[in-house]
Amino acid sequence: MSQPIHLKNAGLKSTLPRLKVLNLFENGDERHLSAEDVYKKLLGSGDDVGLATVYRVLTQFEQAGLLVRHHFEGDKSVFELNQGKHHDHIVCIQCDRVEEFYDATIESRQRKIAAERGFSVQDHSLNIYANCTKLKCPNKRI
Amino acid sequence: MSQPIHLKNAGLKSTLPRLKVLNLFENGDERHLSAEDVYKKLLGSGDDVGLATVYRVLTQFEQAGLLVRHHFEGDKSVFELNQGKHHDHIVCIQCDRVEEFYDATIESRQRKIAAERGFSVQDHSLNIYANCTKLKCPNKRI
DNA sequence: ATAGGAATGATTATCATTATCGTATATGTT
DNA sequence: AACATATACGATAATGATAATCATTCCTAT
Repeated sequence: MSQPIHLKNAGLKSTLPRLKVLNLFENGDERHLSAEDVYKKLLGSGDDVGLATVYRVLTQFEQAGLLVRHHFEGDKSVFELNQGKHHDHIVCIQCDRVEEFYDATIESRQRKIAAERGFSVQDHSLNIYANCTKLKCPNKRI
Repeated sequence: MSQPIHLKNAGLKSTLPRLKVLNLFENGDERHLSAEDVYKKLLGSGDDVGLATVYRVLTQFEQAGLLVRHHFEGDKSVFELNQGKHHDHIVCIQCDRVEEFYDATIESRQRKIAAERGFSVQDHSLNIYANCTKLKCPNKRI
């Protein structure tokens, strides 16, 4: 558990919709959520927010550094709490579950490769799309 | 230079629009093209194809294994000739130029990491977003 | 050359996301 | 606590990339 996030500190007014969205990421059961995921979860728990607000808030949270945006395969963005530690992702192509990993060797080789070619790395994304072998997938979409 | 591709062998009728699109990838100056890139290049060279056809043909070529689709940052798909050799990409965030690289160490560590977690890798994408340091960027969009 | 199915292209539809705009609300100041 | 005001909200329209529709045109085997 990390410290609870205070919207004020992020330069954002503390409004109901924002608190609800933030709460989903801090206390929800899934770390990785799309805009529609967030919207549906809020509606499902009786919280009446607009879809436009969800998109707006997610983008603001991203800009404020509270959330990180990912582009996995498919057309929609997925967000997760920014916990400061960069990591990459394994995405199950059966159930869309996302697992995180970090590998120092991969990280350093990326920097080395970029440097050798005259680039300075600003950002990078590594996504592994895979099937669970041991694990039981709850099959397609949660 | 690889062997020229014959549409027939890929199970596709040999039509003018398809030949023109294929030609762009085989003989054009840029390996990585979006649907709109292709559309504009064809219009620019006096070839009158429909945008719908471009999208259709790109998807068919991808399914036939002639092209590979990539999702770099941003909302549009980018395609390149499938030359059989998997590789990852460095994308210049100033000029969108794309450079390819392959690193056996990174590849094997990915497989190892996935296996340790009970996944069998189906696919993966590694994109490094960077600035040219030595190279002169022709600045934003070609 | 012909027939018939597949391909084309103009257009419409779709899906995720963003912009608009009138109304509602949070917060610093009385 | 009530106010004033900038800001946020939410319904809806707009956008941009891509897919679907469908009448017309074009390959290819006969």
